[in-house]
Amino acid sequence: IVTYNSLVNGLCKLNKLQEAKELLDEISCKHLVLNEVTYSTLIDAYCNAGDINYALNLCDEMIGKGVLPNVVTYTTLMKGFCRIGKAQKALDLLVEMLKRGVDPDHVTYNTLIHGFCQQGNMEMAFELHDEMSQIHLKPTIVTYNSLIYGLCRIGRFKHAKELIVYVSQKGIELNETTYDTIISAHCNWGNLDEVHYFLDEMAKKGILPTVYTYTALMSKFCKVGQLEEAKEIWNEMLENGISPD
RNA sequence: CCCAGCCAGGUG
Repeated sequence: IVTYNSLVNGLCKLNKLQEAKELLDEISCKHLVLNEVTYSTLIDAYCNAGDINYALNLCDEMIGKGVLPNVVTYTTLMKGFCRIGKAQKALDLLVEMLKRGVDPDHVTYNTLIHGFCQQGNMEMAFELHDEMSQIHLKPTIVTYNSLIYGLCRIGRFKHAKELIVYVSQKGIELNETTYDTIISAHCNWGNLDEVHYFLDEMAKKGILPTVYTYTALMSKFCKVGQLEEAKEIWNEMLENGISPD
């Protein structure tokens, strides 16, 4: 079944859901039993395809067959709800999983926090962050990247910057996503000084933006007619030994 | 440590 799970996952990732379904029949013919990994894989695929209802049906189906949803299954469903802007529904699932005796992990919380950040509900996002600490799940850089993203989206740059300092002081390494998040946001809001400030900070830490990041920056500058800024980014990219694609 | 789940971004 492990081998089949890999195949199912491969088909799902290629959006070949129909072929994945056919593979399920083949599995049944061989008298192998779908397990929670198979179901979680399928649930993720249908959520990504925008069919959360079918995903929920699959969840009921597995329960009916005595295959219990685990932390990954629930987290996957939560991600599905968050994707369509229903973070509150995702939060309801947290209650349900606890009722069923399944413990959330750091990915579960990161998923929920990201969902609320997307909706601009930073109060709830930070509340969940506090809650995860209380139950001894350590927030990771992914957690903080989501929070920083949420703050930037609503223009709370000062708070975002303070959070970055706080994260560094906790000994958590900032990564490329952290910088990309805050740099892109400042760029969108036209805060050029901050764009350069964080590009410098990034360089100091030895983290190089990718050609993708540079292109995003140049594109935005070009769109608002800041051609000289775009040119500056271009030069900076070449100086850092990054080749245009 | 094994098959599934979490963060940002471009050439509309």
